Amino acid sequence: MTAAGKHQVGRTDTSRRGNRRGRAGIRDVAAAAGVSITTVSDALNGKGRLPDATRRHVREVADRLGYRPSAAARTLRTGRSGLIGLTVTTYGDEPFTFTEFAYFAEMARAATSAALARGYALVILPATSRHDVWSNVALDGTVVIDPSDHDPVVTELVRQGLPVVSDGRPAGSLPVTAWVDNDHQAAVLGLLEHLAEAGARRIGLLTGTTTDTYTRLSTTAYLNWCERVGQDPVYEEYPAHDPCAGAVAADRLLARPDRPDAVYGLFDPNGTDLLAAARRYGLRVPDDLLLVCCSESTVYSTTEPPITTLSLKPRRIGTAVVQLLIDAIEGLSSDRPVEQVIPTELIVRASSQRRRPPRTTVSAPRPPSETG
Amino acid sequence: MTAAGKHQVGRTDTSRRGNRRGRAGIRDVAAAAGVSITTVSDALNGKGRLPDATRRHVREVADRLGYRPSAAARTLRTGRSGLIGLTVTTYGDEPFTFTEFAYFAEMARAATSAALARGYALVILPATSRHDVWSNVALDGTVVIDPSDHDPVVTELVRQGLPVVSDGRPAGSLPVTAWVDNDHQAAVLGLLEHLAEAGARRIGLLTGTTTDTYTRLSTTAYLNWCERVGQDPVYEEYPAHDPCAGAVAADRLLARPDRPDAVYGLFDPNGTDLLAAARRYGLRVPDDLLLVCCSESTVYSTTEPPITTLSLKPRRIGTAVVQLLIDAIEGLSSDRPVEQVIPTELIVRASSQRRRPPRTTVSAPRPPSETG
DNA sequence: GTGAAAGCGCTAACAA
DNA sequence: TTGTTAGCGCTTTCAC
Repeated sequence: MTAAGKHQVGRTDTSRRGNRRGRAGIRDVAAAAGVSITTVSDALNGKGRLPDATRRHVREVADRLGYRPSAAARTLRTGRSGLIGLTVTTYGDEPFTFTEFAYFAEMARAATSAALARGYALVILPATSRHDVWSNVALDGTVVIDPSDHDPVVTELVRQGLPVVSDGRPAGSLPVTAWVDNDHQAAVLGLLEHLAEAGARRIGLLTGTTTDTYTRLSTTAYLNWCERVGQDPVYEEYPAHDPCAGAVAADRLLARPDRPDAVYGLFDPNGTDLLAAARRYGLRVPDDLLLVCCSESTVYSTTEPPITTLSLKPRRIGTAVVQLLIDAIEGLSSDRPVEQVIPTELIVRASSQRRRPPRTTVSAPRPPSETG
Repeated sequence: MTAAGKHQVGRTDTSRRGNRRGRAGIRDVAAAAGVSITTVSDALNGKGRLPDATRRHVREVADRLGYRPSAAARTLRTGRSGLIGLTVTTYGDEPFTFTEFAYFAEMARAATSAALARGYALVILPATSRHDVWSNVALDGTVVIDPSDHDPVVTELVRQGLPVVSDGRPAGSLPVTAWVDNDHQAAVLGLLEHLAEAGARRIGLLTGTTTDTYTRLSTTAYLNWCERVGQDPVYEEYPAHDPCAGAVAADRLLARPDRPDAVYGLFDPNGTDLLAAARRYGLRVPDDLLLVCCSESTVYSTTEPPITTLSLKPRRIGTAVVQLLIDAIEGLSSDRPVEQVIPTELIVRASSQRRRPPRTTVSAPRPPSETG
């Protein structure tokens, strides 16, 4: 009997032929290396107290046989899949806008990379997925982007005991494990002040009809600011997921009798939309109209004129979200706070710097009654 | 003995308490429903020949217990995970440009949606992932975007017997299961002819230094066309993953002594880059310079002027790729051909329509010697 | 029509 | 230091 034969246990030799689509299993490696399957497992996972020689030998044999451990078996046994869900809200019929805006793209990219660095992979799961898809994949945890109020998916995940970390503070009392967000109020305030300092007297807002936290907080911040400085709010709403509606709303905003002399657009495409609308009305940017929009897109550095943008720093958010989630999964009672606020960045370009200084030296804008 | 007790088999009652993090398992459902686990499995999966009453009853109990089958166990047993890898090439240190361009975003979105409709989910896997991540996830197959020559990941996947479908025809002799691509040569030809008809006399190209098939085929098509019509090639190359390099290359192209009067940019941001460069040199578009770029971005409909774009139809590609892959996974000898070519679309806007007709009535451009 | 039993391939407790 | 064994939770023959 050969050394290998000695370890053929549990079933007959012949029963092991040709399973796993012809791929080698841990038993094959054990047999070929003349050790037990435990030793193989330990050698390959760096566990146990094996002499280096054994470890090396087993690894060599495994390599030679092209052995790849079965992820399914390991998951079943350990209860860990190394898989993280990435949930994105869906809009209308379209699957989801995951990548409609540069924000999501950047965020997802950073998240993927951060997950990978810790040995995890991301599974893309639209929030409105067929339920069977959700339960058909073994997730260790989930990242949720902009969870809506009482999101059923999040609720279900939490009920299952899975950690959930959200990008964007959860609406209502959604019980997430942790969240990462910007301080949208502060961001809007800072930006409005910047516009006011550049000479804006009546700042308009292009906002969404959706009820997500970002839209809501930003709009509220704008309204509060208006109230504080005594400006009548001038804003137009549109369904943010519809790009055409954005162009139309931009037009409407500039067509109003109480036309603003500065506009902040909450969504990525608003910059080009507003620029196009301004051209139609013969408004020069920044001379007649100051422009800022919230975007991660690089196009705004080469538009004519370049447009000032507010960056929400999606890379940092994506990274933070994943770190928090993996910490929770691995039970590291993280040093990181479970609520993390990432600072925003206002990238000032020509569109918000009035060439001629404002007529008054006061930095806060006057109420419209004074200007109009 | 209760009906439920009758079916408590295989181990003692107490040993079943509190496993699976407190979640109900198939045995718990069986016990609660007073049937065997086989019946539960059959009832929930719509198999076997159970009376509707039993099926309904089991489903009710399962619902009440909040039972979710373990994906890991099912995968281990059936050999199917319902997971599809989505591989993207990496550039430099950055994890990957997956979403850097609207193309990938749209393609991934369509792919996700198509996969979902057939009960599969997508796992994002950068091609340069740590090897252990690759083998740690049970994939049924993989979509590869723009596989490079002799891609080691693809080779390994194929060796494992997993179906691989690529977006972009594989370079070299990479043995993919199927591929989907555009006819890049035809697309470039059509576009050059469009420019020529619009009065272009010397068409320049902004291209990449990378060796991927898209860049190579497009550039070759351009060079061939130049040779055919007798125009000296005028092109600048740059590393496509570096957005700054693109702006510089655009500038270089327009700064040349043999400045082209029309330019095609192979990459998404080239349109705005070229537009900005044209402004710097005081060139009016389209009067002094005709512009086309390959892009899926909507910004080009609102630039000044709007820019003509070539769309590669990423949605259709993403959908096709996933359909082919799932057909292969499920062993449906698909009616679909294993090599699918998706037509491109030239979206003609102001930037490529010269307002004044060209001085000659000939549609093909003359060699530079005649014009210069 | 329904149930018992045999694993899927692996890891981890425990033996030796 | 290494091997034996017992499952992880499910699907799937096959027997009744």
